[in-house]
Amino acid sequence: MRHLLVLKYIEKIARTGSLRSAAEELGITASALNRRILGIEQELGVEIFERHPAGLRPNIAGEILLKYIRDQIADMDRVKSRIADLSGMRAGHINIATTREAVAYFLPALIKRHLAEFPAVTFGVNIYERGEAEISLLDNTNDIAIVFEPIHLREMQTVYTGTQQVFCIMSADHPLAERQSIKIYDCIDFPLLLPKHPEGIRLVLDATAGKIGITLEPALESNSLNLLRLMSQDSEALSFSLAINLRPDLGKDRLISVPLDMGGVHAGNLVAGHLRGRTLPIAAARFLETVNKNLSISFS
Amino acid sequence: MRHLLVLKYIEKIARTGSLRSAAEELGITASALNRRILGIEQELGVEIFERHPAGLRPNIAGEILLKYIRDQIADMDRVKSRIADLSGMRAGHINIATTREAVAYFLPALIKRHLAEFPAVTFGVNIYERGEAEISLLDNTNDIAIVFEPIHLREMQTVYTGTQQVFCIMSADHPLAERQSIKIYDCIDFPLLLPKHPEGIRLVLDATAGKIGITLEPALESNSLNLLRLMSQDSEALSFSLAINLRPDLGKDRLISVPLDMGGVHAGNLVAGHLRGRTLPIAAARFLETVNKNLSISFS
DNA sequence: TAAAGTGTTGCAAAAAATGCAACACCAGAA
DNA sequence: TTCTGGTGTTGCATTTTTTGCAACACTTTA
Repeated sequence: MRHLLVLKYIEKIARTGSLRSAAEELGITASALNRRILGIEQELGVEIFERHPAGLRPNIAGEILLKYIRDQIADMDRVKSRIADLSGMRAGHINIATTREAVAYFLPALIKRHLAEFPAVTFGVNIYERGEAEISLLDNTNDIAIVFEPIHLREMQTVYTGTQQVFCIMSADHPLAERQSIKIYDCIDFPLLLPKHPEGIRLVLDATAGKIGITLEPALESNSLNLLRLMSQDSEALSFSLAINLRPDLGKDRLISVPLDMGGVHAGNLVAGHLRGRTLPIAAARFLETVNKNLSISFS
Repeated sequence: MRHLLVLKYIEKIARTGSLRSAAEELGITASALNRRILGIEQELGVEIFERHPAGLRPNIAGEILLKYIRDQIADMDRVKSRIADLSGMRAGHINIATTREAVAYFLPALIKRHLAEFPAVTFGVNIYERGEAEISLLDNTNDIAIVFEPIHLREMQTVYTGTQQVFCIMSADHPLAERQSIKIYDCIDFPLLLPKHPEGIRLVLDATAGKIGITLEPALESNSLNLLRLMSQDSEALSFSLAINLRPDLGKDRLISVPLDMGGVHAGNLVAGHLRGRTLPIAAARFLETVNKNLSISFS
C-alpha cells in the first residue's frame, strides 16, 4: 500500500534507531529518508524524533504517532484480507505453462511470495518445449503462459512483453571476464556450450551469429541449462543465459556473467499472458498481475 | 496529512458520487483523480467502485475500504490533537457544533477572547438544525456542542445547562415598549415575526401559546433571525429572541427588548457539552470550560 | 439526433522524490 | 589533542511521479 509508505519508513526508523540503517534496509538513501521525516514533522508542526549523536529516537509525540502507525498498518492488512476473501482470490488453483528458460529462479521465488499472501492458492507448473506452452492454453490445461519467444502469439492475450538481455557465462578468470560487454564475434574462439535447438535462446544466438555470417559450432549441446553453466566452471568454455535465468549467486561457482552485445539483432521477447478472450478466475488473474508487476520491475 | 490524501480522494468520490464532481471540489482534474483511483485499485487488485453511466458507486470492497478510510482519518485527527496537547496545551483545533440561536453574538465574542489568550488554537464552527448538532458529536466531527433545547441529550455529557429567558423585540415606540414584561396574550394583536419550525425558540413560543389555548399565526416566517429582528424596525411587528441572542446595541436600530412572561411554561434549556464518555483534547476542554464560565455568569 | 453527463487515455509539462557528495556535529580511541 | 567512525542535514542535478489538457467512447435524456 503506497499511502502507508511514509508510515512504514517512520516505523522502520523507530525500530532500527538510526536514519542510515533504516535507509539501508529500505533500499533508499539516508537523505531521501531524512527529508521524508522532516516533511512529516513539518506537517505535524512537531518533532517526532529526538536527535542523538547515536541516532534517532522517538519522543512522546513520536510514540503517539507510532501507535497510530502500527494500528493503521494492521488495520490495512485486515482490510486487504477481507477484500481478498470476498473477491475470491484467496483460494483456487492456478496452472502455469512455461518454458525451461523462464522457470529456474524467477518463478519459484514469485510463487513463494504469492503463497505467503494467499496460502490457500495452489499451483501447477508445467514445462513445455518452445511453442507448446501457448497451445496448452487452448483447452484450458493451463491458465497462464510465461514463455520466451512464443510461436503462437495469436492465441494469447499478452499482459507483459519485454526483451531479455542475453548474458555470456564464463569462469571468473576467463580472458573475456573483464569486459563490459562482448560480441558474438569474440566468442567463436572459445568452446561453446549451447542449448539444443528448439530452445528460444539458441534461436537468438544463431540469428546473431548469422547476421555476421558465421555459424556457431557448439562443443557441447544439451537441454539442461544447469549442466551447461556448470561446464563453464574452471574452463575456457562459454555458456549463455537469459537475464531471467541468471543465477543470483554465480560467484559461488567461480563464474561471472557478461552482457552479450547482439549487434542490432532483436533480443528475444519474454511474454506472459493468457488465452485470448478468456476471463481468468480471479486467483489466476491476480497472480498474473503479480507476474506482470515483477517482470516489469526486474527487467525494465 | 499528506499520506491521507488518496484516502480523502476516495472518500470524496464516494460522497459526491462522481469523479468529475469530486475532482472539482478537490481542485484537481478528473483525469488525475481517475488515475489515482485506478492506481489504488491496481494496488489492491480489486475494483472498489462500480462504474455506472451516472458515476462511481463503491462496491462491497469499496465499502470495506471506506470504513477503514473514515476510521483512519478520524484516528489521525485524534493523534494530532493528542500531540498538540502535549506541546504545552496552547495549540489545537476545536470543532464546535451549534444552532443558529446560540451563535450570533455570544460565540464570536467568546472565540475572539479565547483567541487572544491562545493564538495557536484554531476553530471550526458548524451550524446545524435542531437535533443534528448532538448527533455530529458521535463521529467526532465536532468536539463541543452548544445547543438550545437538545433532542439527543443522552449522547451528551453536559457541562452547562441553564434556561434562557425569551425576549420580545419591538420598535422603540411600540405600544408595548414601556412594559416591564409582557405575556404572550399581549402579543397576538400585533403581526408576529417567527422563526421557522424546527427552531427551538419557536417550539417554546408555541408551547406557551398552547397553554392558554391560542395558536400563533405568524405574519412572516423565516430561518434568518437577523431578518426577523430587522423587520420589527419602525413597525408594530414583534419578533422574539433568546437572551443569548440579544444584540447588545439594539438601540441603534431603534429597537428595544422586553422579557416575555411565559406563565409557568418551562423556558427552553441552553446546553453545552461534549460526547458522553469522550475525554476531550485539552484545547477543547479548556474552551468548553470558558464557555461554561461565561454562560454561568451571563445568565444566572 | 443532439446534448450533456459519465469514465478513460496519450502526451507534454510541471512537480515531487531521489541519489550523490559534501558538510557539521558528536563520542570514543589513539 | 587528533583522528576515526558514527550520526543527521543540505545543495544540486537527475530521475520519477503526478498533473492538466484535449480528445475519445459510452450512456442517458431531451
